[in-house]
Amino acid sequence: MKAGPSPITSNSVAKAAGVSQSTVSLVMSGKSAGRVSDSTRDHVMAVADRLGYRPNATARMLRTGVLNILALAVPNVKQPFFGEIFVAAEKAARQADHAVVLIDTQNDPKWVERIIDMVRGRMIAGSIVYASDSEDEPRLAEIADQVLVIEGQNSGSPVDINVESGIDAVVEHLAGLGHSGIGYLSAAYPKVTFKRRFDYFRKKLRDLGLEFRNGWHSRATFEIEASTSGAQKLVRQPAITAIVCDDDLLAAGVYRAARQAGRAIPDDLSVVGFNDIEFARVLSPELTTLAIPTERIAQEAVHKLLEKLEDPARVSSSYEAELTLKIRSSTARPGE
Amino acid sequence: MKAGPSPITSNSVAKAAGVSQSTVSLVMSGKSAGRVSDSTRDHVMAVADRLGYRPNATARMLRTGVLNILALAVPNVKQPFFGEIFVAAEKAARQADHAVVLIDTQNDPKWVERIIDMVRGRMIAGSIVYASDSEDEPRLAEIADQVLVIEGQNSGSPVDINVESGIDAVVEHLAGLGHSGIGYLSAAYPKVTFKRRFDYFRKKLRDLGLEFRNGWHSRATFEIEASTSGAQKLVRQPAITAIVCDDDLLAAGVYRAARQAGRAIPDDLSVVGFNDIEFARVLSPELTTLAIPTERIAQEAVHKLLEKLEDPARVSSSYEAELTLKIRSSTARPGE
DNA sequence: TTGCTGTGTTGGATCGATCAAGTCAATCGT
DNA sequence: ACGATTGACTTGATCGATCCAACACAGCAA
Repeated sequence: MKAGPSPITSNSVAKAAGVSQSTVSLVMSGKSAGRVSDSTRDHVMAVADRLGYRPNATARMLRTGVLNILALAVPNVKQPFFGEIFVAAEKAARQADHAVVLIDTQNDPKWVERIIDMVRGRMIAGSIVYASDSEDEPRLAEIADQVLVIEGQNSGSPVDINVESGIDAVVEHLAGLGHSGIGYLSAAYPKVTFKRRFDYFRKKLRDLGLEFRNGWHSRATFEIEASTSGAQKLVRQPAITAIVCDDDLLAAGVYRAARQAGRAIPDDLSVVGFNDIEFARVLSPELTTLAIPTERIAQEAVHKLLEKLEDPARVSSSYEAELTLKIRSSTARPGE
Repeated sequence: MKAGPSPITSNSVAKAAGVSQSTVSLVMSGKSAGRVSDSTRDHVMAVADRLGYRPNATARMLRTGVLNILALAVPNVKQPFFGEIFVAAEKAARQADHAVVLIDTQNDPKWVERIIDMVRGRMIAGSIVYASDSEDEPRLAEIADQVLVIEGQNSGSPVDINVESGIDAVVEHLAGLGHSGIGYLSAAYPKVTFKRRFDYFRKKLRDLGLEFRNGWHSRATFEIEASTSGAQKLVRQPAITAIVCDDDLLAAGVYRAARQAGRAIPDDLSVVGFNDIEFARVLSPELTTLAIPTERIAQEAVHKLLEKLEDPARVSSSYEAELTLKIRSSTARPGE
């Protein structure tokens, strides 16, 4: 029988204050307006405070059925971009009096099952999923009302990102500088997000009449070795004069590979990133990249999810994030 | 009255299976050995499975008093090092059937109060705190039995890091190369950890008879601008031929400042980092840094915390992590 | 006095699981 | 053959808060 840290219940407070347990509950839940006299309320509050009483969240949840924990699933927490997503989401959740359980889907192959279990087992109210795998979504359908997917397969999400116009800007920028051999380095995650970006990128090239050869696309995980080897394949091809990366971190791999191959950035090779994490400005030369309104996205996701949980039917207005191309020093006219 | 996603309770399973609710509980909790016949157990399991039943975690927690959620508080999730700590901790927790609520203490000024509330309110079983502030620990004392602090003030933690021998290695390495003007760039967080490292660093210099002038210490947050301006102060001083950084990311700021100041690494300036995050190898030149057994630390922390929660009295053997100096290309003999 | 309204407070059922104690048949020992 | 033991389940209390229905009681009108 381990001694709990504080065996103080509404009951003990009631006894100490000389009122009924119901009254304590009334006072603590803030529903005392017009139901409890000011004097008793103050008295109960004082006693509760003195004893250091906190209502048992577990008991409350059981009774009310209202959970105040959310999950957030991201492909890789170690990527600063997802760290930023988490920080902003946690803040928004906290302001709505919710806690956030973070799930790294790379690290946890059975993440979908875990989320389903947690929802069904009433451990969490619902979950935000950033970037889902094509295999994930059908399984998530089971708890569709408790989940909000960002950058997933289905385009009907209340929080969407206008990747297309962003990629337009990138490609037009490079084409405008005179590049015609543009390579693409994407993350190795099996997320539809990354495929969608790449597909649109190729379409855009086609629209502008630019060629895209076999071997101009390479994949890389964020483990450095793999990342640079993916980058090396691209850097070694002289026909490629610019490389677009799925993520700023991958750009770091390109910088490294370029240095080893003796190609100077931006004179011999232009590089564009994605996400505009802080790190983009510490690279040298500073990275031209596509900025994404991280904080706003996370905020909106939390709010829309909470709305959805309250009433799955209500399809509140959705939010579409716009990307902004930040032109810095890693892009220039092709040399030679 | 919002329709719950699955109103399937042990009761409904019991009805469907034609047994009592207790029997369902017995079966589901795995305590059926010798108490329930194999045939009924299989039958109940089958029915439960068919209905998609998951025991209500909230109700179970209320009854048993055993929570299976932990918190992990770190100074800054966006730093890959803490991302790695989280990933490893979450994995260890998951294997012990626990979920992890991540708390970014920079982003949440009232984090101590939140953790205390969560513990007292029985939302989480306990918490791991990585790097506490000197003001935090007295307040954490209130729930000392539910908290495990890593790199905090008090040295009695079951998980400790032998920072001293690591710093010895760094300073001896630099001194051995012939450096006598060694600057120090530390994180601006008000955590005792960082002060402790710096204090020991100075002591070590003294022991080796090396001077440490005013102005050779600078602080930086991880926001890039601030970081480089902190780094610039050091880089501009010709007397400084080597800089030791609290964290690998800060080293990136130094690289940048050095480039701007026209000092080449490692010829004009040696740089040493801390933590050996992946990123250390993508910098160019690759960063000499102090590696820390991140995964092991997180694992041990989770295990020790769970032990402690089971029996606060049992002071199980403690784990002391050793640091390893990874000598790469950012350090060399001082030039000129 | 009786009836009525409204404010302030309380009893008790309830959420869904766990667990100790109890029922009842079949089996065992001598 | 009869009480004792075992096996296989069920009954009912319990965790701590919420919340509805009930109640006490004051003030007030008739």
